[in-house]
This record gives sequence, structure tokens and C-alpha cells, in this order.
Amino acid sequence: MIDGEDRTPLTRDFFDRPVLEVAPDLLGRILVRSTPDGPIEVRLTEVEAYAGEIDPGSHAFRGRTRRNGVMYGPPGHAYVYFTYGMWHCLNLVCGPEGMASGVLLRAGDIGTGADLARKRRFSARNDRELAKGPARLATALDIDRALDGTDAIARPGAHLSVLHGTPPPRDQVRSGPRTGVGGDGAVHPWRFWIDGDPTVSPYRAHAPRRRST
DNA sequence: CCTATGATGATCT
DNA sequence: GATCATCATAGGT
Repeated sequence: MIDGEDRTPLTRDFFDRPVLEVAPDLLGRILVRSTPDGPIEVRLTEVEAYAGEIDPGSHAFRGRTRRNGVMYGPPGHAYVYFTYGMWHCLNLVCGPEGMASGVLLRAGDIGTGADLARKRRFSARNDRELAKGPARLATALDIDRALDGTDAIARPGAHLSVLHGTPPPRDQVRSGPRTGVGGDGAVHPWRFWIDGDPTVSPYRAHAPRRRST
């Protein structure tokens, strides 16, 4: 469904806005990952906003650390983190610079490059599962910490870029609590998705794990 | 469809 | 040492 989309690249100004404006506006946009084997493209269907140091759910809530430094930098750059010992997740930094806000790219529909994505996501049972979840999306697009701090504004040789695509009608955009976020961060309905899209990941509430012995 | 659980290691306190 | 913006798998409904 990606053929025939508006492929105009998004500019810096798109990301240099408050994260709660940018996050829902990213739905329907096309993220392009350029790999040595060719491009892999995903139409975004689910995102979450993380609002910097004022947000208990954000990695920046307790201030700047080695891991989250990119969030304090310019809008439009990729913040990639490693978690659960196995997985990577991709955010795009939003404005204003220094607020340390970002949008977690949670799910999407893979178009161009699906053959490449299937090789990396060999356990996916169907194409809807290729990028159904943030770590699955990162795996499908071959994204790891080598891309942390990378500029996602289109330019020659860019590893990442975001194209205009086709935003859904506003009445098809839903919002609710963020997946896996607990405590005081759970009250904010800062997860955004396209209603009824089969590539949106299932919601899961925060679940504290029992300590192992 | 659903819920439960182990995997696995960087990061932060 | 505890936590973690998760996933794959197994098994029940």
C-alpha cells in the first residue's frame, strides 16, 4: 500500500514541535531505512510520546545519563536504546531542543523491502507481524545502537529518513495509555494508533515481574 | 483468542 | 542488585 504515496521528505521543522503534536502526526508517515541490501520502508501505524523530564514514563525523567543523551539533542535525530538484553527500540527526538522528548515508533506496515524484513523477522507468522511492536519494527529495519544519534532528516546517504506518506483522517486516530508504562506515567493517554489497523500491537499494562531467587 | 513465563545483559542506583 | 518503553513459545479457552 506504499506505492503512490507522497514521498516528499519531512523537514526539521516537522520534528521541532511539541512531542504531543508530532506523535499523532507521524501516523501514516513512511520511515525509510537504507541498508546495503536495499531500502526497507514502513508505514507507521502506532507510536508513543515521551515528554522528557516532566514525564515519569520517560527515560529522561531522572535527568541526563549516558544512554539518553541523544534525547537532549536536535529534533529529527534517532534515539535507539537496547533493552531486556535482546532488543532495540527506535525513537525520533522532538522539539524544543533540550526538552529531551521523543516518539517511540511502535508498529507499522512494511511495504518496500518486505523480503529483507522477512529474513530478519524469520519467526513472524505473517507479514502483519513483521513490525507489530517496537522491537520487531527495529529488527525488521535492521536498527541497532549504531544508529543512535543518527539524523533522520532526508539527505544524500542518509541511513534513515521519513517521508510524507498519507496521514489517516483525524477520526481514525485513537489514543490511550502507553504500553508497558507503570506508575505515575500510566495516567497519560500518549499512545496513538490508527483505528482497526491489523499491524497495531496489542496493548499490555505494566506488569512487575516477580523476583527470581 | 487469551495468559504465563523464561530469555538475556546494559543501565542506573 | 533491581529494573527494564519486549518477544517467542507453550498451553488453555
